[in-house]
Amino acid sequence: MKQFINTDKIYVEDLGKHADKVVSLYGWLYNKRGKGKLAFLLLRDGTGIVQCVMSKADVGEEIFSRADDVTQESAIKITGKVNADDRAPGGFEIHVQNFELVSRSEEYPISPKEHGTTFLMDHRHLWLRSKKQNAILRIRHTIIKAVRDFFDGEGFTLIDAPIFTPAACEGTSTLFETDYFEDKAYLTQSGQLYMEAGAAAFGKVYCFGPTFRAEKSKTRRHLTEFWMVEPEVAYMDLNGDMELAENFVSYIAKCVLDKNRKELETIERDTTKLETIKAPFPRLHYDEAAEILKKEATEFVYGDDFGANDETVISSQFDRPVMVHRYPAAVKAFYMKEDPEDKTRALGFDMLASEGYGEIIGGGQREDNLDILLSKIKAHDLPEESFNWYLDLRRYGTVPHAGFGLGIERTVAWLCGLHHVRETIPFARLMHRLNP
RNA sequence: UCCCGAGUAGCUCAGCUGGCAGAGCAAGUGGCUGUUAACCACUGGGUCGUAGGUUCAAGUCCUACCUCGGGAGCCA
Repeated sequence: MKQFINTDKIYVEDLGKHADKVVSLYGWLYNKRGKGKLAFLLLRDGTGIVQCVMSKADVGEEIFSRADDVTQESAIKITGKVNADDRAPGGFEIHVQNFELVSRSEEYPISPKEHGTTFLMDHRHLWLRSKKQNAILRIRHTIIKAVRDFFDGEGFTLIDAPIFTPAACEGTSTLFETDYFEDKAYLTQSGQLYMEAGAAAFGKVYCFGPTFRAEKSKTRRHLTEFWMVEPEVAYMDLNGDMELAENFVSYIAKCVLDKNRKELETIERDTTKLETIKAPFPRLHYDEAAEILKKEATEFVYGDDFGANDETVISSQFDRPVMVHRYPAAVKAFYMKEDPEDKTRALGFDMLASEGYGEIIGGGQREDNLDILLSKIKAHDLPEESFNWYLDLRRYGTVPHAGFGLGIERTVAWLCGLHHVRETIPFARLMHRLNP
């Protein structure tokens, strides 16, 4: 890569290529340990952390005291020889020849000891520098790239959905309202309806962007702003949809295992749990899932949607994600196609991640019949005029079509084995958090 | 919206039946040539969330409020 400021700069992740050579590293002081006339400086540059060993005998009094005085997270430049050494974390260490202070850090709020989550979230802009958060967001990067690579590789066209929308897509959830000149606009809670238009125009499409829910949810699985990928395919039914979903999720898991071994180790993820994420995934009819819940004696009431505990019980029966399909139509959205074999059922499915992580995908086949869709809009008490353009899709060459939405943060939390989704996005937006 | 829980040093927390405000880490000073969240010694650091009440005496008991955390519902 071209270096615009420093022609001699190399990165920690490339140290192996420079064994026994003298190099310059630019970064920040992660931590230091003094030992009298010997000092250990941990330099962090965003690609990794390397231990730099400096002895007073080698560098002299002036450089040594300059380095000895430096504070945590000060910006520093270190020049020295790259040595392989088993005692060094990472396998390589630098024998310091020169040390330069680029800028001194004030007292850094995040010490190497323990902190509470509130404090760390208040300092999220600095917390990103720590090892674990760095690893998580690198895995997020892999997942997002895998999402794009998968659909691009399958011949999908990226069609971006608008973020300002005129009304509720699904009616039920609370929307964030904003002024739009003389009018009101709402932040999108799903791009799906627009993807249905896209599917009729391009055959296979997906959108990937932020989504907003104004629900007052305070749980480890909820953000008010989260990222969702939503594919939609014309001439595809529920079975095709589930096959797409399981191949998609398997691909993502494989990419993370292929590219992020080091990061998974940093966050102490049990990777055997990831090795099993391979299509095909078990598929359960709603009634079969209900049967499991009956056997396990949960408080589940037949006909209802599954609660958080129900999802955990169902998914704990399997070593990989499970797809539950044909929910009662009454608990699902108006646009879901009804099962021609049982009109009380919707041709929708949820994918429940393993290890109790709950729903990561919701999707299904869409209602493609104009009259049935009209009656559902009426039955759900939705304003018909707002859906005129959507109904047009049923007037002008309607076809069976299906799609789904996958929540990125829940997927990251699951693959990383994290307790809470707030660490899976650089700057989380929660009910009680709008800063930093 | 509902149900729990918590607010004490910069951070993480302890503080018993009401009786002088504590520890570890961080910061500062000194020491140490192989440290792995280094270690050892010393130093500084407090409106106990806010308001009111009970009491000779409140961090501690009571009431209200504020803020935050966990969970439910809803969802991805």
